[in-house]
Amino acid sequence: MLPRLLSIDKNSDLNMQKNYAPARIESDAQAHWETQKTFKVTEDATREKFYCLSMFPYPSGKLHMGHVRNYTIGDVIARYQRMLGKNVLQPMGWDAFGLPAENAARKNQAAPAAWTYANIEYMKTQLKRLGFGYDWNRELATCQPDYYKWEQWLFTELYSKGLVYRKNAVVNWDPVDQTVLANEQVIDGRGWRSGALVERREIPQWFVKITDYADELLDEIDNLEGWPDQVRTMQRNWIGRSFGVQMDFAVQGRTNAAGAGSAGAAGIQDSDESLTIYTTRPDTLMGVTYVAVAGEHPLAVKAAQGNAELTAFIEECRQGGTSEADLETIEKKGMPLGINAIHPVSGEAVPIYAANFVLMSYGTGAVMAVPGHDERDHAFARKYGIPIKQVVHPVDGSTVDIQAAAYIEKGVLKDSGPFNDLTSEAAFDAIAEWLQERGKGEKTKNYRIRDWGVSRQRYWGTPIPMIHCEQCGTVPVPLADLPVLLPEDIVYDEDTINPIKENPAFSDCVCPDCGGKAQRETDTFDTFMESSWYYARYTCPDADAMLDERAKYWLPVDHYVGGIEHAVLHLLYARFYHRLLRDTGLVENNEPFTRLLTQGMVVADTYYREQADGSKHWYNPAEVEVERDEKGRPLQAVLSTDGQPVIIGGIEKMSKSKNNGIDPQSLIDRYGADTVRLYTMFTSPPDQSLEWNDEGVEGAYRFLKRIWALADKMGTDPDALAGKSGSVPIIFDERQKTARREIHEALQKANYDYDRQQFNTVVSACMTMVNALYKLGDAVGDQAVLHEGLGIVLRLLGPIAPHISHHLWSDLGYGDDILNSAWPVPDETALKQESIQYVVQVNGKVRAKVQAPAEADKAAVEAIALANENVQRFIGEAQVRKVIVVPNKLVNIVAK
RNA sequence: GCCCGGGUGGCGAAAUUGGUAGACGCAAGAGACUUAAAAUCUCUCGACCUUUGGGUCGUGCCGGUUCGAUUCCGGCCCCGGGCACCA
Repeated sequence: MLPRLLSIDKNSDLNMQKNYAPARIESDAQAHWETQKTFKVTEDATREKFYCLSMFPYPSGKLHMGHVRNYTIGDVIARYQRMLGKNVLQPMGWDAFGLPAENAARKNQAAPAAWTYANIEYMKTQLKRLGFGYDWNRELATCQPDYYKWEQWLFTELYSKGLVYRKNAVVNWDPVDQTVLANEQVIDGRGWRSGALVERREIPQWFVKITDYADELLDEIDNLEGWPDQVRTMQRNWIGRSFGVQMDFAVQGRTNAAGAGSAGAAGIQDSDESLTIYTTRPDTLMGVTYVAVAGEHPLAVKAAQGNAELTAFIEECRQGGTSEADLETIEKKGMPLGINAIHPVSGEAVPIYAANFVLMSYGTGAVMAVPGHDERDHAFARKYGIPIKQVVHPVDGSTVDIQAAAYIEKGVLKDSGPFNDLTSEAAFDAIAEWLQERGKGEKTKNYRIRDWGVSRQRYWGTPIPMIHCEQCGTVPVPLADLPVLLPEDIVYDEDTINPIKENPAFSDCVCPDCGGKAQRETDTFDTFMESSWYYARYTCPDADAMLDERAKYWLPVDHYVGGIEHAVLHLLYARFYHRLLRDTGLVENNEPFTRLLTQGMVVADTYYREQADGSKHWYNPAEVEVERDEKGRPLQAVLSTDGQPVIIGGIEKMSKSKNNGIDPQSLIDRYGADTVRLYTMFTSPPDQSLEWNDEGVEGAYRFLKRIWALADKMGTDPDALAGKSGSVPIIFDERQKTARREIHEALQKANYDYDRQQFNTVVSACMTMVNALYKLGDAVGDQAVLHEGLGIVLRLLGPIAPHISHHLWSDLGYGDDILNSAWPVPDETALKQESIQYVVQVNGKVRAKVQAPAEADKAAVEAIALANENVQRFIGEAQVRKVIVVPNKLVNIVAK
């Protein structure tokens, strides 16, 4: 089976044979895959399918290291599955809508579309240069009308099913630029361009009812066995189903105005209003000493009428960002409204406060506060001198100082009127029933997850296919009129905020129902809408429907790879969307992704100098030299150009803002794609963060050169390569047997690690093999082991460093195309050992290593261990109490 | 603030998941080859002690369970990710 090998004249192209020249090998291999259409796939009912997907990139300009890592992991899995014989689909496309295109357009005065398409073109050449095995026939970009048309269609379908609605929601408002800001554009509470203090403002927005699917999305997390526990836990917490009690507090008009100022408060009268709150701790109800409402709450708004101080406070509450992190970390402030809530059980009046940490859009915009048993309420009560009551006591009867700190554990109720001496658990039900009987409240299931707000007040996105007609109200755009095209040939300059807002050419339209004048919705979709179903569209990218029958062959995705930062939002929206597709009859299963690998971030050192204005100027690691002591600890870092020190800013995710990115392209140009792929796979396991290190890349390159040299070391004797000495099978000597055992043990390890996707140790196993092969010489037996071993190494490395593996495999005559070769399995006879090493411990400490025959039983192993001189020395005068023998591993002698 | 991870030599890591801590690689040191350098090859490489046989300590910190703990349990410290309009 070695015709090609025999025909090679090793001296004919000496340079190429002697030196590893990745550029040429890689372009040859890529040309081979291209002309053979190696990665083009179609549905084939006779073969097991495998759909391997990596999260598609945002076309930001060029690939970054995170992309390289993500796509290498995906490609390794895809190629491995292919070599196992499956019909593998691995597509690629572009998450093309988004804010950066608008920013770039503003800066470069070019249309976002042109910028995006240019980036796609360049990044595609980079992906090809890395040798990823994609079926490019299925490429898609989410900004293409034939893609977003179907998303618009689905939205109108959801509207007709009542799964879509419009309501007011809070946004970040820049009062100077008169525009909505993304959270990213709010820096320290100010607009990024104007520097103005950001305000919270409510505007009408479209929502999709993900809460209708909350139970299903939560319950089926249990079935996602191929997902990391970390992600499953995060999603469970995100959905955050809780069981609690919703109850009403009657509102009593003004009584005491303590601290509420004086002016104008007299206008408020007794009312029969009430406010509704939700709590997961009804057992603490008797400890309520105040109630807090959002600044926008009708009660607060009403109380503020004519009250300048309260009006000013409510105004202050509107300032700052809308993100949860902002709201939770701001200084908690409040102001009494001068009205009281009536405790539903005790009838006691407790003050109602407006508070800056209560948001109108979350829950009911009002919370009951129990300072004794909630940390935040406790801090607030201390600040405003509100009483702190203890109503829950530890079960063990111990006492706690409730004035010093909140007691948040469950326990036994005291000072709770009719509920005294009940446990928290019993009180939950008792209080709920008490309220229910009196029509004041009921047990409720609540979710932390909120409906998905999909409106964005931006240009570069999918137009929301809705029309506002004065006669007919809101009317969805009918399928025949889809897609609602986003105009791409628009003018963009520094002052452009949004070319489709206040643009009659876009917004003026005719009502599909009455034919009268109407206005288009000018908001666009959240880009998560596009990324929530792209995996399905890849199966039938040219379908004249959202999806066709092909989706049923390929879905679900068997393996999905992407960043851990998508653990909740993207992955939850995609799970939700898949169910929407299912309930529209487009897919047949419940979950989109069977197995998930969340890859860690690529991180690197950061360096900066403080500027005069207090800001930081970040220097790229390539511009900095680090001085180290003899142990390699960094002493200081200096800028190469001026030799002056820079501050070492610690290790952070590679990013533009910290300027600590390493451009993959320069590494590919210098070392080739295989080295970059190998390095990223070897340095860290896929799910951990990867710390960048230039010398490590050099090491990966060195390893590939060693393999290249090994190929050169292999002779051409056809008998040796066939495992024969003349016509007789080779009898291996001890040294050769040892080499074979090392190789097959490493193979066993590599296969185990391929299966659990720990690719760094797959590479380690390959290195171990190569080290063993380097010890072999020219003897016939050595050559046979070398030939066998290198064949194994090439196939193990095939998915990781595909170009060199492809080249050597065919060049050395192992076969035609390595992708079509059989995956290697360990040879049992090579693994067999006559004697086994046991570690002998005395009282848990290693004291000796002994050899025992492989067939020795426990008693025999024990005897051999006890016979050891060092073991006897440590037993000394003590009595042997117990001997533990772990087969094939260890003996522990317990002596006292 | 809340939720989720992580912490092992000078560095990245490994330990088939309760059984030899540090595989594999980087950096460093020594040697071989070379006129020389680079490249390549070989060896050493956790800390401390040592009579050179070996011994003691060591996986962020404190405690516990166990014949035996990087691994399990309780408490703490530090670092990172996500927090709904970055993608």
